[in-house]
Amino acid sequence: MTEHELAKAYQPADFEGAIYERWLVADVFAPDGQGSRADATRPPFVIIQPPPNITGALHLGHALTSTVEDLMIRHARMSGRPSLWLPGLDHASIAAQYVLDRIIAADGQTREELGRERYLERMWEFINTTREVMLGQQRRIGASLDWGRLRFTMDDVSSRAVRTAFARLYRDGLAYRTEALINWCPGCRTSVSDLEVIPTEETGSLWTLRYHLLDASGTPSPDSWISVATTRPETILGDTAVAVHPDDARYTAFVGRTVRIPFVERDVPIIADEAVDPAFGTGAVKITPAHDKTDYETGRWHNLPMLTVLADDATINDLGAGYIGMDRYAARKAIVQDLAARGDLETEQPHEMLIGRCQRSSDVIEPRLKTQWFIRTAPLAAAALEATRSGKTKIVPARFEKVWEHWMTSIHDWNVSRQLWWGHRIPAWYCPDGHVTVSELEGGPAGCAECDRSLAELVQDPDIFDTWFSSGLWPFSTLGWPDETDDLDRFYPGTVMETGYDIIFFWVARMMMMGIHLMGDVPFTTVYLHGLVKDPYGKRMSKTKGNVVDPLEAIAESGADALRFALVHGTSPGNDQKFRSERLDDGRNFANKLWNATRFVLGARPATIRVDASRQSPDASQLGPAERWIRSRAAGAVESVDRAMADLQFAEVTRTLYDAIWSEFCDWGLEFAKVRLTDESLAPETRAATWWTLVEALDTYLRLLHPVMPFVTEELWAALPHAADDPSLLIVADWPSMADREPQVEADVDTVIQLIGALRNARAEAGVEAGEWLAVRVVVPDGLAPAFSLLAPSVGRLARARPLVQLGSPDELSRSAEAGLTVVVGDLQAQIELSADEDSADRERVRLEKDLAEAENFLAAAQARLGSDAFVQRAPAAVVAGARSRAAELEETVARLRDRLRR
RNA sequence: GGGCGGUUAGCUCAGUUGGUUAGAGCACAUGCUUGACAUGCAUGAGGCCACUGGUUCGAGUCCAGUACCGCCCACCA
Repeated sequence: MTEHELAKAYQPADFEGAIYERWLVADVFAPDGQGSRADATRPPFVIIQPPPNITGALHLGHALTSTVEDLMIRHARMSGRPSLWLPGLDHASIAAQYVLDRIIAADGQTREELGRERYLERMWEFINTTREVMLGQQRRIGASLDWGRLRFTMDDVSSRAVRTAFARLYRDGLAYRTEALINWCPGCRTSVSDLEVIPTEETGSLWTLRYHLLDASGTPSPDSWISVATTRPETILGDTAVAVHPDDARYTAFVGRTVRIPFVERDVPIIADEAVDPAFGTGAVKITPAHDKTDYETGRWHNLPMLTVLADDATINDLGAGYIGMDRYAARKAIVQDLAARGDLETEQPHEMLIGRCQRSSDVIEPRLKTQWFIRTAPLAAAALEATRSGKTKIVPARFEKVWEHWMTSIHDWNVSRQLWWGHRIPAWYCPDGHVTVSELEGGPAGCAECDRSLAELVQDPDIFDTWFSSGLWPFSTLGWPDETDDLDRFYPGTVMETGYDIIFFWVARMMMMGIHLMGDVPFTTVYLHGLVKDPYGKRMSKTKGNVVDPLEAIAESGADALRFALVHGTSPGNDQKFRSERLDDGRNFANKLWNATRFVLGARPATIRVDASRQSPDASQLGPAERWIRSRAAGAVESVDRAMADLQFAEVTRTLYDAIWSEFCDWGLEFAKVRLTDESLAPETRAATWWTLVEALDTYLRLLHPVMPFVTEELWAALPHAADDPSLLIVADWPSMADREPQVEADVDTVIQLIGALRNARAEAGVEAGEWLAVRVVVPDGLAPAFSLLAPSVGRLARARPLVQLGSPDELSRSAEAGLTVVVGDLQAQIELSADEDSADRERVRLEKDLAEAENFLAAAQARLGSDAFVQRAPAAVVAGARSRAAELEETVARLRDRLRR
């Protein structure tokens, strides 16, 4: 880039796209790409990203994921580690079907009308249109993914991995097929896992109704009954018992007797079971083993018949007597009416309860019996627990380890069968004799595993896998598993798995369990969980609420760098953030600041340095205190950022850099430098050294900031002079290191900065015109004198002090100005000459008294602390020493101020 | 019913093993077309760090409890 181009104002839209193209062309994203300068002997840094769902657009959560992962991978890349961040997409079976169903519904079509084959063709067409949109959005935010490795959970390699994984689990006794109670979504027409059932608070009804006891003759007695409470009267049709608590005296005589279930006219026993809560309802509960989780357990324990009364579409099936074919809620209404008509409905009262709804369609989930495949999770979870307990895998932030522990210790077997079409078909075949054959072969097994029937006689399971089954294999299926590939050898286990805490069970847990079992090792050594991006009121963003922020719009408005900065700055790991547009402004303004600072530095190049000069280190012998301060502070920033990066404290990274670049480098470094760069009395090599100091600091800051704000830093870095061994792009430049800190120089310059601040403050409070130049006399302690002399021209300019006179002793000061403004910074004193009138003298007195009171308060506190024997004896020596020097400094200030006020 | 998180300036949030005077951005007030930047500069005002107790020489930070807000898990029909 030329100076001419940089002369323009900061406009991210002008260059962000072009910068991404340059990275692509340079092939720097792959761990061994041509542009990579990675040291192949170092352990690779591998990030596992949650592959976004192929449907729908990316939202701010994706943007956050991409940002955090990208900043980690960029840091690793610059640090010289071979770095792998593999892009991918998830086929998202149920979510994708839900979306496609709605699209085809708009054309008046249904899944059933299309049929499996045409529906799947339609799905492929659909995802071919969404795929590029999704990937384009990731690029727009700057994600430096290794695009050559793009993977999809439905591609051939993934399919083979799924079949192989399942076959392994089956052979290891960890996959089994059985009839069990599952969560049925009548809307999606499939079973869903426990995690996909969302408990929703709702006000329903609690009905109390009567089941009549059979008398000696075996007919229901009109006068004796047992009352039971239910929220789902339609399940009466499937009742096979009534249960009471064994210790419930009210019902002791009832146990063992028989009641008749109305409508279906079924006679069922009254049983005793500990699971019944005597305090709830009537203390007697109807048992519907096929449609309720608790009842199912009770039914199994007591060997009760399990009668399924609901069809797939949640209508009453042919066991439903007079209600056959009715929708579940129509049947409920009718049954309540009919009970009332019979005089068997005692009460109906409103009831607060939790209803399980489908995460996808929001339909009320019905528990029901189905024959399906399950993964035996107990042994897998035990191994996953061992991995986190031993520290082999670390969870950040650590508090999620408790959540992890709890879930892993109370985990149920995982129902993986889905009655959907879009996904991986379960590779299980059934023979007419009831034998089961599981095969990882693409074309299926040769024949039945247990008898001599051929493949042609077998029927494959029509179901597909839960979409998370294939996602769970992601860390190794993407590296070529089950083949023993070089990639697996090199990049497994991954380094950091990064995602939102909301999918810790869905995805992280499954990857851990599958990885450990199938690979024999954890899939990643660190789990980094970020929080959720909420709207400004703390609500979850959702399309239905209409409160979503489109990342692309934010980028168009403020630039990708601003969005990235906004998503990271001021946040902390695992904590949610409220997102408002003001945060984007912060990021954009910061980028703008950096842009203009660079513009200034380039424009301030001394004439003795050629425009195309290659990068030089500043000549150490020519450096003044300001230059040494700039270098030391930059070195300090490197230290801080390194520490924060190592701790995965990314907000600390942005905070450090924001302060260092804005409040130190720009506010003071550049301001000091302006004076030296234009001081014709200085030797050309001195001015050159100042300029090279600025270039060095800027170069360092651009490198440090690059992982967070890659576009603007890349653009600006291109405009700086470069060393011969610099690569052509910042993205693969070396992570910076800086020479040692200089604490004494930092302290000296900081004191001078404080003095300038105090002078400005005094002027402002005295109502001095901002542009007015006033004479200032200073008394500088001996230790500071050499540095101060060199900085004096800058002090003069920044504090509008002219002339600025250094006095030999405080005595000169006191005599020389009666009505001036006095400023005291420790043992540094200054006096601003100001023509006196009575008002201003009073104002000055008030100001000094205020300063004095403040100093006295602090001094009193410090002395009180030092006066305590307990403190002096028990506190660490360094703390006591610090308090002493602090008190001494305050004493000095107080004495000076008192002295001044006496006059 | 269990568990976790939050509570710090008007708003949004930092505050890393307890240690000088608790910080930032935005908003606010006042003044600035100072030759990088008004997406800016300078100065300022604004906090019983939710509450109660404890440990300690010393607590925003550690412990116990309370209150409110949010989230996760859970088979009261």
